[in-house]
Amino acid sequence: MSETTIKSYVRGEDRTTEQTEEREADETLSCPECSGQLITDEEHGETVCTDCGLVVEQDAVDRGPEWRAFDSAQRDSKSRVGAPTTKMMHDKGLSTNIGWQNRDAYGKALSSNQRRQMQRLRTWNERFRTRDSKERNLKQALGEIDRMASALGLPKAVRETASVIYRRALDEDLLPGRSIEGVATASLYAAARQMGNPRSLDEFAAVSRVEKMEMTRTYRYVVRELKLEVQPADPEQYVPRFVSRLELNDEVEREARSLLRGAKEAGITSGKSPVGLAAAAVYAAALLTNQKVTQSQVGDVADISEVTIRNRYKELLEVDHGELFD
DNA sequence: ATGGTTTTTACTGCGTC
DNA sequence: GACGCGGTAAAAACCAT
Repeated sequence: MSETTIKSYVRGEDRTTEQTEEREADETLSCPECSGQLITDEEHGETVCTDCGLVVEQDAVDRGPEWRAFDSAQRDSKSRVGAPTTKMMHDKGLSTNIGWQNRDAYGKALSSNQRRQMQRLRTWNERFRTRDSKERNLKQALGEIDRMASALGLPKAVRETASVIYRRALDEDLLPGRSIEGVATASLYAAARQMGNPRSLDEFAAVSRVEKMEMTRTYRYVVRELKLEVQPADPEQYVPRFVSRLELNDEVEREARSLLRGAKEAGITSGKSPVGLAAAAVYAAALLTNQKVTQSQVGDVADISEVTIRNRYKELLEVDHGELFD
């Protein structure tokens, strides 16, 4: 049986909402690696961690105009934008439609030459219009991807990968019948895993506007249609985040990683939830290094039940002891 | 749709602070 | 007595067939 790739978990409403708020509050402000404070350097367009110097975000967009105006008259003459468009219409009311009746404004039939010309106009109009609609679609999706990525503390490279995946989905006409948000979420989920920075489905569900069921459906669909190569998440990839959220030190992280390697060697990881494995490894590592964490604390940050942690960590320790006698 | 595997829920007993 | 931990049984969820 293959490694678990998709799981959904049912749990109490109160716990879920409570955690969501906590998570969003500290992840938008702190460094994903060391939890240090982030500062934004406007001039260089970078967001940098004050503790470890990690550049979390670079090439940020300066959304101001590229011109300068010193009084209102100059502003009027230099500004190139007009009244806001409406989002109520799918094309913001800006596209052109060409009637299908081959008649002119007076209702008279067109000559065959004119008809041919109109046909050509219709063709090209349609081409530009669909292209524009794809652009708009893309823009909205990229905004959504950006929003979720920053809520989850995912680096720029992941967003770029996600946008590439989304573009491909769009080009291959995978969108009809599916929501933009759903495909955007699926793209980001896949990208995060491809880039070795996975987030669990529960974490995505917390920041996405899409229900988990649609997420998994869409994700599967996109992966299959695009033939994306997404290898099962490596449990080790979850370790640093759990360790930092539990405020444990590097020693625990190293120990947890080595436990996971041992488990992988012993082949007891197949079919098990990577998140559960990582959580159990962190718990076991904390015990081994004499640091106090409870199973429920680990379970909370990892969104895993205590029973699963118990089962996994028991197996991890068995492997550890077994190796001594090998 | 079904069956096999994994995870969760719920409940219990034991030891410790 | 509350808490952390370990175990079990049954239910639910997931995935492949």
